[in-house]
Amino acid sequence: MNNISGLNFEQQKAVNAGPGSVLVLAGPGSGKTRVLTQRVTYLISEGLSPHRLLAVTFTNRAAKEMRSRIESQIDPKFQVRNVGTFHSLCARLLRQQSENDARSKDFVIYDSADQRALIKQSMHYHNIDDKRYKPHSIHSTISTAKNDLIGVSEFSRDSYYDEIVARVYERYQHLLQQNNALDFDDLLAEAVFLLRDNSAVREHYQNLYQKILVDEFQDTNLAQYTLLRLLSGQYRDLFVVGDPDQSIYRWRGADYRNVRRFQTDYPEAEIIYLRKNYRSTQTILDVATAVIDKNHSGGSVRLFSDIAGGDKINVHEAYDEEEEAQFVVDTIKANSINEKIRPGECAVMYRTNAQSRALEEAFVRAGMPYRLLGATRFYARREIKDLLAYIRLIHNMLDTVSLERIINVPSRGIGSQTYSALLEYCEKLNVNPIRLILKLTDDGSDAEHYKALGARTARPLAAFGLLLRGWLNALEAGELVGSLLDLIIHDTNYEAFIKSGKESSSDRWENVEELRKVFSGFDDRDLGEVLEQISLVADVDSLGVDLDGGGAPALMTLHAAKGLEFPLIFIVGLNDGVLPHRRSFDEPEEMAEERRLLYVGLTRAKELIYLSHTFRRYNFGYGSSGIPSRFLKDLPMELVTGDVSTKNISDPTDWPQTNVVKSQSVSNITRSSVDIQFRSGQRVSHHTFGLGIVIESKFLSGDELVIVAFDDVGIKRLVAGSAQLKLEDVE
DNA sequence: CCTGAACAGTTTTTT
DNA sequence: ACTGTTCAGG
Repeated sequence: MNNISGLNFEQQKAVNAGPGSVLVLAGPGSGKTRVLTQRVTYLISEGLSPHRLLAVTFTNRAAKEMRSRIESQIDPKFQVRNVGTFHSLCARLLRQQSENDARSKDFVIYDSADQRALIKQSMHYHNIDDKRYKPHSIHSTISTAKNDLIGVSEFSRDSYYDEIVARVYERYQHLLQQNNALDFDDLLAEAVFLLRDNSAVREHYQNLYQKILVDEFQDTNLAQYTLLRLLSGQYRDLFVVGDPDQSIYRWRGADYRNVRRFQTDYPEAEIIYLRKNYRSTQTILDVATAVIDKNHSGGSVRLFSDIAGGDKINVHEAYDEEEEAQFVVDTIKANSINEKIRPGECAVMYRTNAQSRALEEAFVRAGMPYRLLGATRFYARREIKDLLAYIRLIHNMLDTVSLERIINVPSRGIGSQTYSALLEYCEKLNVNPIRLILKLTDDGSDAEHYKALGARTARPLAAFGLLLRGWLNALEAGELVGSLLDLIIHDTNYEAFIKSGKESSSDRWENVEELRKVFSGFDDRDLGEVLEQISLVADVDSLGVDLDGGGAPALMTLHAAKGLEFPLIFIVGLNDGVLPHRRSFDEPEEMAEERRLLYVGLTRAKELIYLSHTFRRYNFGYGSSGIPSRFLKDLPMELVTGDVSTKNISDPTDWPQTNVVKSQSVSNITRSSVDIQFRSGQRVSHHTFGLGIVIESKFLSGDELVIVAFDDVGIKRLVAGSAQLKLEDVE
């Protein structure tokens, strides 16, 4: 009884495929989400019990979308629980199997800030100087190892650096366990180790999951791939959907070669190509294809579109990021005025989160609402992390990372001296610090611990313990999570603490209010569930965002854009060093990934694409030159319009002179009606800035805007009419 | 122990 | 530019 009409032949084949493993190579916009959800409903309609299938995605957004689409199509008596991200499914597995693990089922999941704190602790323990060895790079080495399923004991100690990392790794794992915590990578790795080493557990899940479906398969890392292999060991019924050209998570261990590995490991697998694109115009596809073809990866999924023709891709050169953002705002306005495309149908994409700032400012200035996806994560904000640390502490009393975070926030007389005295004392007695604090409170000032520590140290600790005891009692009494949070806020005077802080205290208090709202929505859930939800979703913005609603343009990174589509998109900051990012310059494989990132961005568009680069870029508050992205030269010229001088982009060495002259000549053609007083290359003088040379001159809202490189003061932009620029005779 | 000021390193992308 | 860290003075 499956509504299969509306699917093309290949899509239907995929939906009905099997039994047995299937590899679906699906280009962007080819309807893979539809295929996945239809397949799930098809399988259920064929009699498969929903709890015997597992559908895995990478992002919560994808999981949520798939779940709601499935639920709208099947009998509501079926509950689809087994749709989730790798991380959330692994967390659930580990909790279910906690008796087989060193951690209890209340384990907490450490986010990157917690992880960093723990890495630092581990380094400190081994007296490793955190100036010589960056905690970040040690951590990423460890993270890579975990993604490759290399445990502490197998970690190579071949080089001196590896030896350092190995020590930190060992201590780090030890501390995680002591804190009853796991990091993101552990969720995957520990699940794999458990399945690998415990045959009873393995067989249980192998028999349970009859059908496994995987989205974005090209983004799996070794741990995830191995997990899938283990889980599918019994039925060998894996349905994976992927596109190697959209692999953009290499830095996190993703290996698109898993697609090939899959073909080797499952030689019987049926391979289905989804080539027809339902999203973009042929022009957009041609441009995107031209870009990705330069990777010479072979095996690309060639796409064709139903929608012939389409507008050309627009390329815009802006002076700086501010003007670029203004261009975005203006273009959105222009498109909405003649009712072509509503603002809510537009998206702005960029390489790094930092680039959102200029855009946000422009939107605010224009009084235009916008939706920001991701960026500074709500749960990463200081005040939110603080309050969550209180909650986590109550939930898991072994969590010393959280303890350390809030034991003196707001300050209550427990400085570093007091705290390290406590730790030292606990280390000696081999007792958990939080328990000791509670004991100090309960036993009163005559007890031995109190005396041993001294009143100066013990008094504030005991006072803190009293608070803690109160919250624990409240929890025990069955207080709901929302009121528990309120109690903590009340007991710690958190509001006064926030509001006495000088920087943006009202914003920060608003965040707290927001958290209270989130928590009161969780009132039917227990503390553990709430905490897990928060650490794995960790993005309240995209939680509540209805992607095509709201009427406001969406701002996001290119990574966050994957899986979405918009009638009109901007990709800003197409400058060398930004996209492609400079960190990818010396590693061809990383450069290829930058290109895929652009490909992912381009293929989000249904109708219109605006690409922009800037003439100047600001790095750390210092101006620097903006070199147009090398990828711009790969756009087929006949499909592009605007400020593009494709000839000169390719080679950074012939910048700036040649390129600037060239783009000025383009400006002259497009703005032939206006009288430009200055031309690039001319020598000019200014009464304060002195002598300089004109780089560019153009009309902007009625004024002639001249960009001049002065000999002494560098580059300035001036309005010709009021700046009293004088033309020098020397040419 | 706390506060404020100076300072240094930092920016790729996310679960 | 921004944030977290360190250090001197209260």
